[in-house]
Amino acid sequence: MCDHHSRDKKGSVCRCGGGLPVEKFMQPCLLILLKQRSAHGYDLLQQLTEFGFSERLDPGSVYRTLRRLEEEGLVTSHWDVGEGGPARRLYSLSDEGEEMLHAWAVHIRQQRKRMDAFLERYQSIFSKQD
Amino acid sequence: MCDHHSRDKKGSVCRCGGGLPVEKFMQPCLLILLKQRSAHGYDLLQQLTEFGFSERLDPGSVYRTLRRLEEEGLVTSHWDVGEGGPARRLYSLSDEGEEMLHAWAVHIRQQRKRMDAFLERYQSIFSKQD
DNA sequence: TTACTATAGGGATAATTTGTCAATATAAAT
DNA sequence: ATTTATATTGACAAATTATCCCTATAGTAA
Repeated sequence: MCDHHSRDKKGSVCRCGGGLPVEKFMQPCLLILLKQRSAHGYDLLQQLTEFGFSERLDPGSVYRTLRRLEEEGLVTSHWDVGEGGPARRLYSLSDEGEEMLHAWAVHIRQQRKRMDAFLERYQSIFSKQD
Repeated sequence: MCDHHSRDKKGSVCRCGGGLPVEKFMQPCLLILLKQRSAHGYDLLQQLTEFGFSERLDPGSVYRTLRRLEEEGLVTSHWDVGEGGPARRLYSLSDEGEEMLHAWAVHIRQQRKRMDAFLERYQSIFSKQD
């Protein structure tokens, strides 16, 4: 989630990283992708790059998030043993999931407002002099 | 951090909450407040409302965050046993802290861009019909 | 037939982070 | 005397994260 800093030698994440944790933000992104069309995990994993997720995003975290969304009733899934390749789980958005998507939109607009408050103050301090 | 949903009976946080964890975002906010002027924890606790933090933000989390920032060398502190009231720890921004503030600004702009990507898609799906 | 790669999914684990609650202390106000 | 505002710290359980590793199927190249 943090590309402007390289990771240090020990492989740990940069210190300002995680302002918005990967898996948390992944949830509304998965919901909105599934609102557009049902899909399986591997497919979603790749679509997530459209929202700024790294191309080498850990697949484990995507599958884990999907399973949690299903536990919460926000998505449903069934096995799809169709043409070619290993069996895949096809996920769809539930009604409850769509409601949650709306709640997320409100939430994210709020967070953006907070970030704007920060950025405006930042610019008013640094842009002029210094 | 989540005001658009009330908490449920058990006192747990609403399910879409925490997209941006309170203490994580608190860090750059504290740094920018200290860039403007040195202050002590209780003072900062109140200034944080300007960034959208709840008026009843748990003081413990603010002090804890300040201590961590000091461990990391981003702020410095010394006891101020001045006029009236209990002794207070006066915090100041270090040079390293100011650098980190710039890194945070980059990071937050990036996150904002991601949120915009989400919100634009959200609107393109829902605003027209539905 | 063997090996490799792409596709697809799952799990285990340790470390961090969070929220919450409680405790301590000083001074001013009632 | 006691309540309120100021000010800081500690402890802890629960949730969350990142990370690494494992399994399995099918098609393709060697």
